Amino acid sequence: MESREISQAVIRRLPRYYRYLGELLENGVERISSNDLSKRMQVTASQIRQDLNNFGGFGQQGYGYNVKYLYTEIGKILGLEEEHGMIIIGAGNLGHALANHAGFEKRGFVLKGIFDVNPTLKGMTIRGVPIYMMDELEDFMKNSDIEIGILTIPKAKAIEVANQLVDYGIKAIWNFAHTDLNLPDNVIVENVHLSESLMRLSYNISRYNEEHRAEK
Amino acid sequence: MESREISQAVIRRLPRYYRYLGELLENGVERISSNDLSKRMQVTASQIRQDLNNFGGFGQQGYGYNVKYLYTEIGKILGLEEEHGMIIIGAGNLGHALANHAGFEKRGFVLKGIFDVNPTLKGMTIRGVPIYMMDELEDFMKNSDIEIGILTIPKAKAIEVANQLVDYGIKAIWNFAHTDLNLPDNVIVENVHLSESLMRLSYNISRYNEEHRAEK
DNA sequence: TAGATTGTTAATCGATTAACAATC
DNA sequence: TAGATTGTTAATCGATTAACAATC
Repeated sequence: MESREISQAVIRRLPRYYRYLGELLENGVERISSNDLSKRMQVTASQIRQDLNNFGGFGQQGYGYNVKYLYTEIGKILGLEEEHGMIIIGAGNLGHALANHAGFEKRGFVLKGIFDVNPTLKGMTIRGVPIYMMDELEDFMKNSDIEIGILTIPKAKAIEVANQLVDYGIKAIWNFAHTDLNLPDNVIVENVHLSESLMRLSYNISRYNEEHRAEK
Repeated sequence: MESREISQAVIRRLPRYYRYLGELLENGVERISSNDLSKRMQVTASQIRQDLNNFGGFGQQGYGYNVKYLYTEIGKILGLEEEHGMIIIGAGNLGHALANHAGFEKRGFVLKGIFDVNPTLKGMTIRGVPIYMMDELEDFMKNSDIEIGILTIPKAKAIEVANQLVDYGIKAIWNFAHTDLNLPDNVIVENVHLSESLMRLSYNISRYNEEHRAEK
């Protein structure tokens, strides 16, 4: 087993490489050097080469990287070649927004169901995906191939439902609730804490204001 | 001027401290040591003390940290004592979801307007906040005190509107569009790239699957 | 072949952890 | 006062950048 641990810092940058390469591809760019890419992305060329070489030598000396090839390879690394079944728990505003986001589908993320407690939603669909009641969750999980559970419910419920999902064999949770989930190691958790993002924003505003006050 | 630069790593953790302290406060906990907090948050006590000491000595030897005091101080650092006027550009699903999120208000983030190009939305409101047409944006910006522009529109439009907002004097942009914004240094940008978050999730699923395959 | 650019090693920089004296 | 726990310095670890030989 040669699997060396890839650092989180690298993984965080990977989707961004993927995005830039996708744009280059759309623009018909065939090849790119780490140097050119570094200028567009505002990272060092050295970092790009180091990052990519974690996964293998995708480039060619004297030539650079073939955009299409690199794009495809990073896609594979990110697991975008396989299909990932998903369910959304919580058909509120955010649940709706995510359910309506068609873009996920073309990357292999297929929404198979939406769950809520509100009985008036029963039988409705969003973009063709049915809304089920929470008491149908267990059966649904048994009979469908679901890897990812998306939690768009309040934190107290989120912790409870996360544990349920783990019991039903979920592989990963995309957590939008304002809480950390302490789940077994074999369950992957990716948090999107919007309020924390907004606080970082306001931190930076405050800092900027302070600096400017100081300048006077 | 003694302003030393605080690292992004520290800033990224700050809102999480704030969240945990808020919960402790709700639970009536009066004081906490870096050691106790470290166990709850799964970070080292050393890191907590280092992080906090970037901003001043909030603790007391032999006692620990007063929860309420520390909570308040971190709130100040994060700029949650001041009011921040916000507008949302894009009254789609995500725009709706954010507009309906009442929680931001109590942290000082006040939504003052929502903008869209769809004329059928004109005059409607979300949670009491009016929806305006894009051609009203300039006037609105002149007459209201808006710090934060929230972009929930497709990437091509996002770049264009971001530049407009900069012209109108916006201070910060909370960017949900799948693109980077290259704006002047004095404009703060905080990105929420949901698709990148989802890709990190699927990367981790793939890695986990590989490891397990290897185990056999 | 000569020029370009990678892959990779070494050097630097920064962030995290450990340790402990200061002090409540 | 004795015990607890901070604030802070020093040691370690990891990530980024620089440099350059390998090679297309």
